[in-house]
Amino acid sequence: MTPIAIIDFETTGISPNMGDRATEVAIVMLEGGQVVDRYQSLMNAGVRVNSFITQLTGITNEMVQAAPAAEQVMREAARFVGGRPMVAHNAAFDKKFWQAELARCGEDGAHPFACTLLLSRRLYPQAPNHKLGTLAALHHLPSSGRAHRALADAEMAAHLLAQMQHDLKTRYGCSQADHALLMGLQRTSRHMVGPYLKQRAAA
DNA sequence: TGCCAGGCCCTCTTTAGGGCCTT
Repeated sequence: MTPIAIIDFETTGISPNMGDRATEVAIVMLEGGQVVDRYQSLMNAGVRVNSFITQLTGITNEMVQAAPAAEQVMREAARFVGGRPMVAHNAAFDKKFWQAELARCGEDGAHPFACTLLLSRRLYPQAPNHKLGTLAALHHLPSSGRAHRALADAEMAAHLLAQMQHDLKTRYGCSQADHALLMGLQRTSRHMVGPYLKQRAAA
């Protein structure tokens, strides 16, 4: 099965269109339900980190200023991902930073992104909410570091994805819980999840 | 000066509004 690249960005804000930039990126490779490789780096995009972000993430201006240039980090990250399909929690957010930061260094960010937030809303509608930390606690997933740091959050999202793949196989009989199935599932309306998984399990 | 995202999803909807989720 093709490895899936799970990505998480820490940034200066929520919108690259409003001038926000990435400060840290982490990518973990998930294969056969196991994390098999990792990439993580702070990055210096030449912007200041405000106090709210420092309080949220622990990332300071000193840390960012000492980090390698954003272009260098993003090129390394793109090489690490290669042509593999990608996943993020609330992928709309990470996808726009992935594309915006890669566009700045002339790289193509046109990867298919699946979203553990959308998948969670379909697979775990009973969850009290669909924040990454809540879902990790709900499923008793391992924690590997401070929340709101890129590598810890990427690993948490990878563990959540592995849990989803496990549930798709054991609860719904989907033997190939691959990226194509995930993309189909997240495009499926909440009311059609059962029929969709039944059809995929029979395929 | 004050404000600024955006895609998804639910419902007291669909000729719309507001909450969730990410930093």
